[in-house]
Amino acid sequence: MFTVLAESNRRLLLDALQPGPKTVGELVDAVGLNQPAVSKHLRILRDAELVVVRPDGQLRWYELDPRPLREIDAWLDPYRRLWSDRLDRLEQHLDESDTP
Amino acid sequence: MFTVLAESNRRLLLDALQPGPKTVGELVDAVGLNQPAVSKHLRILRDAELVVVRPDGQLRWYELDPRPLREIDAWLDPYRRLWSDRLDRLEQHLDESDTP
DNA sequence: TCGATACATGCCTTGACAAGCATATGTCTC
DNA sequence: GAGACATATGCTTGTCAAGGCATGTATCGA
Repeated sequence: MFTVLAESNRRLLLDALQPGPKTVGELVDAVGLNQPAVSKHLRILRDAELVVVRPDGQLRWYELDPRPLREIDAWLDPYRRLWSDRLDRLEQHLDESDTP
Repeated sequence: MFTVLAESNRRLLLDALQPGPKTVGELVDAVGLNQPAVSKHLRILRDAELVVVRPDGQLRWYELDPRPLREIDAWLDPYRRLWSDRLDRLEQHLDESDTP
């Protein structure tokens, strides 16, 4: 999942799909890539189940599915606890180390 | 940031540092890598400011700093909104598409 | 001062992956 | 049915990053 999101163009695609479904052509315009590149990234996003395709004649409507991102959210959870519970103490400690 | 976290061994290192600071030797034991590999990953984590080093004689204590992870949290935010606000509608829609 | 320990770094090889181009597949219009 | 359009895929190439090994650097103990 992190590997999928590590690619900036794929994050751009997800951002572009945030308002609602788009066709491949619209996505090509949205990000600055050529059509094969977009199709390949969409393939990877589809394998990760982050997008869903709905064929409509010769068009393919790609729709965002944010559910797999909950995996990231879950991974983040213990760290979120750290930066909220212990943030004050840690920040103080680290800033002390930065400027002794 | 995503690129840094895309490496599973680096995530292992962060997990190992969650309870508290550790030396490089302890981290080598924690993840299954050899010492140079661990040092290289720690270098990358340090450049990303996810860990901080405190020298102590010939030892180096590595401490987790979760603050840069808030960047991930912020990126996730609009998607979190999607999977909470529109999840019911979307789930229904997608599941309909899966099994027509 | 010398060996041992803890850690970092340089070099090299290998594998993964993105981009570009050409091309295949399917669908529309006429 | 032929050509135009929308999208997917195969192939090749270049790049970058991880792992392994050797080695460098600093600190400890005797």
